[in-house]
Amino acid sequence: MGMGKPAHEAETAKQPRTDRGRRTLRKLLDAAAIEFGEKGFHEASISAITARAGTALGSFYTYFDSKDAIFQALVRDMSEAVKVAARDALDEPASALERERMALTAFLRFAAEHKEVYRIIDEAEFVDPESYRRHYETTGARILDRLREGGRAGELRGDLEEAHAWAIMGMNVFLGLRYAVWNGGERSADEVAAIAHDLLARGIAADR
Amino acid sequence: MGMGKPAHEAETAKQPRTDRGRRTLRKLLDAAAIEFGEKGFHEASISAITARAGTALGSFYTYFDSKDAIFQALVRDMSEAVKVAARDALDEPASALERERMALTAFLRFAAEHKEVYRIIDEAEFVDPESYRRHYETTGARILDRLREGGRAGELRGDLEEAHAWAIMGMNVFLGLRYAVWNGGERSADEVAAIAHDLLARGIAADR
Amino acid sequence: MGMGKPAHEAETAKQPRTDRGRRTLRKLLDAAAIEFGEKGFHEASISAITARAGTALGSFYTYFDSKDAIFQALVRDMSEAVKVAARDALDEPASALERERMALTAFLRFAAEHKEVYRIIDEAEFVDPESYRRHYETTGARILDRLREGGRAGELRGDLEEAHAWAIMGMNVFLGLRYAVWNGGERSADEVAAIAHDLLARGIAADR
Amino acid sequence: MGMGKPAHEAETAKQPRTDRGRRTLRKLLDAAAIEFGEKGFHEASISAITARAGTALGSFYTYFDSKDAIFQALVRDMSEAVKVAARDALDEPASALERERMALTAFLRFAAEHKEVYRIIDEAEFVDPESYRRHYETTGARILDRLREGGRAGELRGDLEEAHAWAIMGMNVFLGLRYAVWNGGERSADEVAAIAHDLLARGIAADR
DNA sequence: AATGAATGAGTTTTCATTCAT
DNA sequence: GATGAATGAAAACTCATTCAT
Repeated sequence: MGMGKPAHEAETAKQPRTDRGRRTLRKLLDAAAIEFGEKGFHEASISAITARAGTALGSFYTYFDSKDAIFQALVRDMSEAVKVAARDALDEPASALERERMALTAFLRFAAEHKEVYRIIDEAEFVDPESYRRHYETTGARILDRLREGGRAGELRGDLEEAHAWAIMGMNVFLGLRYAVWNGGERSADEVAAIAHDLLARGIAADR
Repeated sequence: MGMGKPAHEAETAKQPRTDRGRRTLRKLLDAAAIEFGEKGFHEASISAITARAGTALGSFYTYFDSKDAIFQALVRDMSEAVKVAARDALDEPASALERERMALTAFLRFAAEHKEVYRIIDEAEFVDPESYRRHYETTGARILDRLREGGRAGELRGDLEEAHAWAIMGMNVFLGLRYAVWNGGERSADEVAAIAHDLLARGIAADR
Repeated sequence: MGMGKPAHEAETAKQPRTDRGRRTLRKLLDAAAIEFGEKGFHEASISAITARAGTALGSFYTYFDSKDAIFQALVRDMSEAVKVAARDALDEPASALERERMALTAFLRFAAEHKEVYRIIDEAEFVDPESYRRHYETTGARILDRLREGGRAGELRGDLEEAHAWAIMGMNVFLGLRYAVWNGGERSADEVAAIAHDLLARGIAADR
Repeated sequence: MGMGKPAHEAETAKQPRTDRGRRTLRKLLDAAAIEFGEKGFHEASISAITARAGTALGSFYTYFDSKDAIFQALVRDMSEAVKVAARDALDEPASALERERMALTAFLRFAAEHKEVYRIIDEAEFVDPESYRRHYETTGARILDRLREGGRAGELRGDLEEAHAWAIMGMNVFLGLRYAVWNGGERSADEVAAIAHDLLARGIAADR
């Protein structure tokens, strides 16, 4: 992938002890990301992954115990990468609503750039439910943190809770699916994020 | 499933001519819903479905051309059932925001009641993308219709567009995942729907 | 094998419900006996077995869960066949020592005729230890029964116990290995059995 | 193993030139004895052997050409060790029947102490038939020598032949299997050897 | 229509052996 | 000599689909 630091790889991939090994491991991970992204978990095959990586079939098992294991490693890698992308977008100080807008923009850009990530994380619901759940729970928790921070700062309502975070996360994810993954250019990340920002800012009721 | 009338079955299931045949077909569909819901598409097997249905393995192919075919039939069946559940909840006249609240409540109840539906529709993203896409596009379109109706009535803002509909749909789906599918009792459908309603009504910004 | 009735097949092979199925099952068992006998368990392959049986590879799994399962079925089949061969030789009444001689003769003939049986049962020590153990424990118990019977009849010593039975069984097995399996014609079953009979009758000490 | 001097190792193991090499070789042999003894030839793996020995996988091939080669080396090593154990027990002069008793006692003690030896030699029937055959032919020949010696001394019958030696060997082996390998403490080596001695001395017929 | 046996392509996985460092 | 990564042939096993009865 090369989209951030290898996250929890240690938990699922056998750590190589030489440089050559490290290179092979990375080639496998990159190849798997493409393969799983294109074909989905079940249609993807180990032999196609190794072919793409330019290694022998058996080398796969030097680093992973099974097809599931590499998928899991990948999901965690990507889950981390998504987080990092969002975090990086939040460097500079901004108001609470601005922060949500920036996070969504970053997410939409990331999703458009790495459509396979979307697909892989989504498929984890069926292949590695634990990682899937963890991904969304972590993400939801991070949004909630920001909302509360905004509440403390007096910028957001004081009664925001987990359900608000999940509502926002769902919004973001579906906007990503619709405008970043399915229809790349139709609407820019900025436009979509502006609409969501506006919705969060004042709701959808007609102004009295 | 028994959750409404078989939707587009005609397109994918062979129509039985006898009553006995109709019964067998229904047994297969019901068994498949449980099997796919529990194990997911790839782990589910035709032989497990027929075993559950109490028919011979070969009988499956009297009614369906393939494993994909029955899955597709099921997804359409369920997509329709979800729509019907939402529509039924909208019988009585109500304000636009009330209608969204009622639709979400109905959806949350339905999802809690039929958790397997959730899973099956979600997995369609990988097994039968066309059905998946159609399901969400149709649902999104229906929400948008309601929003515009509300706009015309002066209850909602006049500038609402597709992205708003998708944002609301994403909210709903994730709240369903979190509070209906994962955690049944923790929070009632009414409570969750109230929170979402409130968010839509006035946004999350602090009151000035 | 066709060397007696299928013994405990029920425990390891799936029972066919049609005649055609029964024929296929038998073909597989016969083919496996030859294959395992010739190549040993680990060198034998399922595909070689089905090729020999003239069935498709997949048909194997209609009747057996695994390579181990068919091996186990075979061992039990053969264990039973050996017993039957010995029992059949003991139809007519005879003195205790005569009975042992007759049992050994029958065993040697059987072993010469079915060398693969020897090999398969022996290999069970490593592939299916439980069956192996059961085979020899059952056989030893049967010998002990005969010895005690002889003791009660006053033909044999009254203090014979399990160890005597195992000593005799060991004698028989090794004589079978040496003269029936390794060297067919060198010495006839009758000659070998006569020597063993003589040893049992008076020991090997010089006559005083 | 450390049960005597490496026997025919020269034929199958590459001779190390340094002291460090000799130590590595021994570690491999010892590890292999445990591994083969516990798991059997086919379930044992080179990598498990080297892991046990604490060496790198590749080092294995510095000393052995193949998995078969180390197994063969081991079988010969052990075959020799069994012989030595028996021979050591026969130091002091004794009557012919006493000598057999002592040899059996020694064998039973050895087998109880080194259960893996039993298993490894037995499995040689399938992995390295030549060694297996040689082991039993040599052992049988040695017993026959002793019997003839006893015959010449007038202590045993004068007509003893190879079949008697094999009968005795079979007795011993099965008593070892039953009382030394399977059931350690149930019956002492002395007791079992006494029973066998008695059988050889006067047979099992009732005293006239 | 129903039944259940037969088929075989396709995939994962293992591991002895080789090789580069 | 030692190390550990790389190799790829070989085999077991699965299961959707077809077919004969």
